[in-house]
Amino acid sequence: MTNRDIIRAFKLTASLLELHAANPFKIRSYQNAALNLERLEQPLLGMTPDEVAGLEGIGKGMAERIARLEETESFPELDELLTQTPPGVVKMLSLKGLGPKKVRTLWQSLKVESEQALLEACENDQVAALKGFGKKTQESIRESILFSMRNAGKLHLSAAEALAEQVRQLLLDTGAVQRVEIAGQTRRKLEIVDQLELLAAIEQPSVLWKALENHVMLAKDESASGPFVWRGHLTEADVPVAILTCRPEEFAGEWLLLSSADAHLQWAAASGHALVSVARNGAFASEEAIYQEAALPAFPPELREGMLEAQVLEQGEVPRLLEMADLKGILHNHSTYSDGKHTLEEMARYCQELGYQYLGISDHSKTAAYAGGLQEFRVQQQHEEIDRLNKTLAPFKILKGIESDILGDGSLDYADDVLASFDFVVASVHSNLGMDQAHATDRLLRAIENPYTTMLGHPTGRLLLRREGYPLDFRRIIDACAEHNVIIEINANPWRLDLDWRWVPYALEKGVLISINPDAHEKAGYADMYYGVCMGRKGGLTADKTFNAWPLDKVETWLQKRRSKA
DNA sequence: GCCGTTTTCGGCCCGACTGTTTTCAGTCG
Repeated sequence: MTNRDIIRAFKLTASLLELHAANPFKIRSYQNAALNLERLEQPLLGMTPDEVAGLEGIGKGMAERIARLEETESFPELDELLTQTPPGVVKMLSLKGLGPKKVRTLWQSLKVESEQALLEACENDQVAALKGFGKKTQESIRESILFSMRNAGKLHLSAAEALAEQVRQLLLDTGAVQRVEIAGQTRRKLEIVDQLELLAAIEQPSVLWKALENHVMLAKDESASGPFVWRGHLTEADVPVAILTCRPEEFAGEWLLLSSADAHLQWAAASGHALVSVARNGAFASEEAIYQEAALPAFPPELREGMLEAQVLEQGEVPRLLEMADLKGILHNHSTYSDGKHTLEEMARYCQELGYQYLGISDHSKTAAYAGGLQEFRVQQQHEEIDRLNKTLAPFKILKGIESDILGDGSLDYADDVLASFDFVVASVHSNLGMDQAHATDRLLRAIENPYTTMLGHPTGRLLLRREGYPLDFRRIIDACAEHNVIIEINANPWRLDLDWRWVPYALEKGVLISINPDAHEKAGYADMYYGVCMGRKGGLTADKTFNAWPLDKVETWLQKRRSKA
């Protein structure tokens, strides 16, 4: 059990207690324990019972529950609550717009015990008739359920890569295959993956199938499988898996085909290149050799989406896409000044250790009270600490930033003189996420027009597989960023990956700079930049158009010039 | 249930917003 698992168990317990109308302060204590554990750096596993009980928000009782969680992955109160609650009702708790109180009403009054039953109740107008509910609430619940059903069994790229690698390892461990590689959506680095695909080079597939029988991780679907293909799902994650096989000499061709969107192959055919038949009918050492034979530039898997191919062909070669090694600094990060886990100094030193030249710290602004957003005097304190640290860390540098909330009317939540005290301002929406396209677009446009806005943070507010972002007129947003010289971030958190990569080409066309920002709330969060780089590559992003791939002096000059205009 | 004490019980993180109300509960970040 990791800290995260324990936090999840406490949050679930709090929700279930609320669902069962328990003492509100008992509920609060679970929430409070979870909240405090979120701020904890060191793993609970391995701490002594006394140390655990000494933590903020953790008393004797919570310490015992943590011990039970580590032993049995649960504890009696949670077990009891779960037996009293139908699984479908527990699932309802994670629907957007539904909290424990509303779920309780639905469960008690309408006797609905599954998402399906709730959906039917919405469609029969039963929900709107309940006290405290209405037409709008009913419609938003209906949409939430449909969203949840659409996304069942899908994975974030981060999870897909980890699981696909596990499957790859277990196939290698059988000793039956010569080579196994990840293919499909995972290899193309799509932000959401609905099937894991792997390709194995093997002369006798039946040997492999034999080795996979009764494997704990894989459940075979006999009717969908065949002599050369294994189909089924992961036992734990309920994700579809396809293991395809080919003869070793066919590997490059099959891998290419399996790692391309249909639109890519169709584009090749439509533009008069026999890519598919070349790949199918010949032994090649590599995918590059196949592209060459088909008289095409060697498209990396990220670009095989049927989107940028024509542009690449016109230019005659694939641009050198952004790589992790190109990044020189890390912007948009949080520290313990707001809701981060590590101190400013820890964040800075770790960033320096990783070999970066600069760190942009941008804690939450004062409106984000839930996240400990910075009042003006805290901004001042942080700037003084940054000045001190910069003296000892030089030539490494901490840039003074803020993640300023974009309020409902599009204004930022500090006075101009405070905004002027930062090296850079990331403007982001965190509240009032349900606006329609016209209002949401106007709101962002106003924030972009603010002369102190350096960078637009996670433009749509989406959480992949969890909630849709608000709708935006992206052309107008990107046009405005071009006009006002505002950078757009690709928020690299695998749950966000926002700006969507499909809009990167238009941003590049308009000359808008992109920044790959991890939105790190702890040191380990820097690693997420990898996913941001994946998204940038899918959109054809290169190092020269990536703000944080610029060296410190160039970044500082750019920021200073921009601020002097403000 | 936890905490901080005025050691034996009272107080507990917060502001905005939405949709429902007709003054506010529930949800969210």
